[in-house]
This record gives sequence, structure tokens and C-alpha cells, in this order.
Amino acid sequence: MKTQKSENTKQLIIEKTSTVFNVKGYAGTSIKDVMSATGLSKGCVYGNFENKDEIALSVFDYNFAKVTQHMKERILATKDSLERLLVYPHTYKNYFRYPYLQAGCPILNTATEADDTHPALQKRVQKALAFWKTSIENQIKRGIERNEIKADTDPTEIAVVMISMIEGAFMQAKVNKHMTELNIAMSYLERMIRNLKA
Amino acid sequence: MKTQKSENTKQLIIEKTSTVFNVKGYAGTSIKDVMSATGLSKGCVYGNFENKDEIALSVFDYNFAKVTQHMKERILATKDSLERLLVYPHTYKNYFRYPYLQAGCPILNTATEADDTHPALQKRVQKALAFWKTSIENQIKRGIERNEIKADTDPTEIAVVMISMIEGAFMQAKVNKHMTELNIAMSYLERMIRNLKA
DNA sequence: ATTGAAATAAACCGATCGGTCTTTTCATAA
DNA sequence: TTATGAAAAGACCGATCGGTTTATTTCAAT
Repeated sequence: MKTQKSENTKQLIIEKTSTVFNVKGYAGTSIKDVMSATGLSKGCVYGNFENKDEIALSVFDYNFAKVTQHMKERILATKDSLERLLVYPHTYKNYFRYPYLQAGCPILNTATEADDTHPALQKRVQKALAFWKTSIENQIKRGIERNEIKADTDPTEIAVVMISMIEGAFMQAKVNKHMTELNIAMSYLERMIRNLKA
Repeated sequence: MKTQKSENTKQLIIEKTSTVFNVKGYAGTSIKDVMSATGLSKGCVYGNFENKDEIALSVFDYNFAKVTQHMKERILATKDSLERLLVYPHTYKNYFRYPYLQAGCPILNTATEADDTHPALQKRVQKALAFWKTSIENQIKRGIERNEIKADTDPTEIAVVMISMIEGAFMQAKVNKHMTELNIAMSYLERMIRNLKA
């Protein structure tokens, strides 16, 4: 098979550049950056991707899939609904342990750059954000059905507040280069989640 | 005075490009953008600023001063400590009314771009964030002294949570191009603040 | 009327940008 | 062993980047 190999290098390019794009952003990452991150030539890069846009889009999908997969695994390892929700603050409290979060949350990083300049990337972020929101909502609904979470809990409100607090606190951690604010916010979030107990 | 005039154009460049930098970011804004936004020639731009960095730094200071000034005015117009804290969710709930917030929160926009790429800008954001935090803390301390806020309130925690929620919700509003999540988060924040009442 | 700072347009610089195209490499199948 | 064709390499493209320099003009203050 010849296509097999090309599929491999395509994946290699995505993996090797995933950090670069997350750190430098779309406009800040050049093809030269892609070349030096992968060790590949320009011809090879453009042989596997149509243009820089296509790389950036693939990289965003890859980065988002990484954190989604991690959350999924952690969530499936729990039993109680509250424990499931607590996975989020627990993970972000220790974000430095996860290489794909060390460069920052891909949603946050991409969102602020793409919102007015890159419609295609913006749509991806919108979808990612919507996916995250509904999956928290579903966890809460499930918790209510199982009588583990107070029946009068508003799933949408909790989901929005959780996402807001995580992203806002994460931004502070990144810019301050320390965890103080992130820890404070995540501890508050944990308490908030525990208060949802039926 | 001859310096007067040059001071004016310097200010004009800052004002006219403040939106551009907030929308396109530092890396995304070119000198050509500065020229077309101001209607000035390249020679004139470089006659008033040493380089692009100096413009970006000045623009950040300008943008941050704008929102700080707005908050200050609003806060001074209140009497109660809780009302003072409520100024923040009220303002961000109607952010589209304020031109200097329409392009996004300068702190958020600059933070995510500069955290790993532009140390000078990053320092500015750190200072801005610290200023914001301590000023919320001081308002809460004042409220406790005046017996308007519960004595067991943790000023730092509330400050961090407020900033996190605002920035995180703002990000969602910008990327989704609608206010749903921002309104939900700000309503929650209002309730949280009202719960601090002594 | 003179002066001189400020702004102008334009040429120019080397570097880099994203992207194309031709050549070379190299594994595979005949 | 040789022919084939995909994949990788790298020279090359025009455009733009940030920034400098030049000569010229505008215009307010003396």
C-alpha cells in the first residue's frame, strides 16, 4: 500500500505540530515552524496538506480529541454522578501533568484568535464548545434521574458556569505562570459541585 | 509648542488602532493595518513610535485604561458594597454597548496570544490582572468593614471566581456570537454576589 | 518672512511569508 | 533487474513583512 505511508506522515505532521499551533496560534505559526517541528521538507508538507488552513483545522481537531478522550476515560472510571462532574476541576487543577494541556486549552487559545479573523476555525471552536456543554448537561440530567443530584438543578446553568470558570481560571494560570488562581477557582468549583448532591 | 502636535498624533495612532489590535491580535496586525486605520503614512507612524512593539504596548494600556475608567465611574456612582460588585456582571452583560469591549476583553485577547510568545505584553497583562483582582478584593474588604458583606467572606476567592467567570463567559460570547452563555453566567454571578450580603 | 518640527510619498532593505514546481529518492511489483 | 509511481526534497515564486532612508512638502510659531 502506498496510501498507508502518506496517511502516516499526515498524522505525524498533525501530532508534531499540535503543540506549536497551540502555543503560537494560527497566525503566529509559519510553515517553517511546521517544517522544523516535523523535520520534513516543505514539499512533503504540501504534499500531505492543501494549505496551512487544513493543517490548523486538523490540529485543532486533534488537540480537542485528545482532551475529550482523556475526560471520557476519567469519567468512565467513576460511578457517582458528582464524581463525574468533579473530573473536570480535578483534571484542570493538574493540567501541567497532561502534555496536551500544558500549552493551554485548545478551545481557549483558538477561540480568542479565531473569533474575528478565521471563520473556519471559529466554527470548529463553536462545535467543540457546544459538545462540551451538552455533555456536562447530560451528566447532570443523568444524575438527577438517578437521584444523585438535586432535582431543581438547572443543567444548562451549571454547564455554562463550569465552563466559564474553568476557561477563565485557566487563562489566569497561563498568563501568570502559576497555579494560585486556578487552584482557588477549581476548589470553589468542587464545592459548588458537591452542593448539587441530592 | 511643537511637541504638542506630535503628542496628538501619537494619541491618534493609539486610539485609531486600538480596535484593530484587539481584533486581529499582535501578530495579526501589520503596519499596513496601522497605516490604513489611521490614514497616516509609514514615515509618520515610525516617526511617532519606535516599532510595532511600542504601538502594541501603548494600545494595550489604552484599552485597559478605557475599561478601568468605565468601571471606576460606575462604581463611584453606587453606595452599597454589593452594588459595587454588581457593576461587573452588569457591565459585561451589556458589553456590546461599549465600543472598547465590542472587540473583546483586552485582557483576555492579549493574554492568550502573549502568554508564550510576547514577554513584554505578557507582563502588562499580568499587571492588569493583578490590579483588577486587588481592586475587587479591596471592595469586598471595605464591604466587610461596613457590615454590608458577610464577615466570613474570602476576598481573594470571590475576586478570583468573579474574574474567572467573567472572562470564561466572555470568551464563549465572542466565539458563539451570541449572549446566551454570557447572560447565564452573569446572572449566576449576580446571585452569588447577592448571597454575600451580611 | 524665517525657521524647524512634523508629515508626506516613495524607494529601498533583507527577511520571511504561503505556496508552486521540478527534481530526486526509494520501496514495490513485474 | 528494471520499470513504476508515490513520497520527499529543495529550488524557486511573487507578495508581504517590519523597518529605514530619502527628498519634499505642510504649517504653526517666532
